[in-house]
Amino acid sequence: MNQQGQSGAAIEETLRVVGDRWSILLVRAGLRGIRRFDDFCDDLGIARPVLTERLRRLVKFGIFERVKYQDKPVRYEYRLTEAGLALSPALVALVRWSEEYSQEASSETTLVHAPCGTELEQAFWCRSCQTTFGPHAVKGVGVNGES
Amino acid sequence: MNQQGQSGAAIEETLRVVGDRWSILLVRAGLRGIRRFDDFCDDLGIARPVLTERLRRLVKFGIFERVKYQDKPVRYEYRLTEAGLALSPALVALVRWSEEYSQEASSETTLVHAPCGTELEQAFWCRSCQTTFGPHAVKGVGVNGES
DNA sequence: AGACTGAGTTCGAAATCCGAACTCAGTAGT
DNA sequence: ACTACTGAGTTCGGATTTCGAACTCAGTCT
Repeated sequence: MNQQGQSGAAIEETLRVVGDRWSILLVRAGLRGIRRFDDFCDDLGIARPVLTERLRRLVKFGIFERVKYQDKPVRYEYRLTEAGLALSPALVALVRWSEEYSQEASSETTLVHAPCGTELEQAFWCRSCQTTFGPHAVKGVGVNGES
Repeated sequence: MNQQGQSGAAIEETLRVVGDRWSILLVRAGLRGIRRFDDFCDDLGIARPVLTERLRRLVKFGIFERVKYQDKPVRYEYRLTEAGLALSPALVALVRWSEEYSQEASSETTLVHAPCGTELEQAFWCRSCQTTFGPHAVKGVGVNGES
């Protein structure tokens, strides 16, 4: 179907899970502390049937977990797992991008280094060189492969 | 429609552009040096009408540009802009995530620091502290806000 | 009893996606 | 001059996904 490198499969599978209009927004909502079905619904304005299906899939792929939080009438809520939390770098990267390049940007500093309050930058870090660097210096098998 | 913080608008708008199953894959293909319509088609296995529409939108939002590369029969190709290139941190974050958490992961080192070949890490950089740090130390209005 | 809550389901209409075949300008081969 | 080919799309009908609105169902509150 396509002739991509080895890393192709991985990111494709990931995008099959997370690469739709809602999933990342759901993760973001989860990071903001939202857990309950109706709250996701109200907060994102997502249609209920879609929310049902999306949450089910995210649970299946280990990004959220469905937790009973009450017995009398049995009620469940959705919490981010470790894997779900680990998506936050991607999310932060998107927020940074939209701050910088999106037309109708809010232009406010929305992401900062917690201890000092300075606006953060995103970088790659090489442990052996002990340096930070930008995307141009990334060589990715199957990603930046032959450039 | 929803009661999100200021950064909400930005990331939502971004995901309206890039948050579908193909756009990020297109950016990735662009990073790998793919530029021509048919090559995108073959490489990703995307349906032609969808590719047309998607590229048009990505051009409209300044992620790709449509460049004439030949006159006799007029032919255009699509190149990533600066803004498009700037999406690579998000892409890398997703690749890293899928390497770590995706079930059928390739488990090979696919992203490295070009000069030295070491597997890279992703970090945030604080200009005033001159340090790198992880997502835990990010304070984000409307993103990690109340955690 | 009647109203309310929270997590979903069910419904039919509308928007998207798909593969396959077609267009259109120009080039190359015989 | 006829045919085949290239590359960037467009057109088609059918299949899948998405939508909002209304409904269900168990239990609680007044």
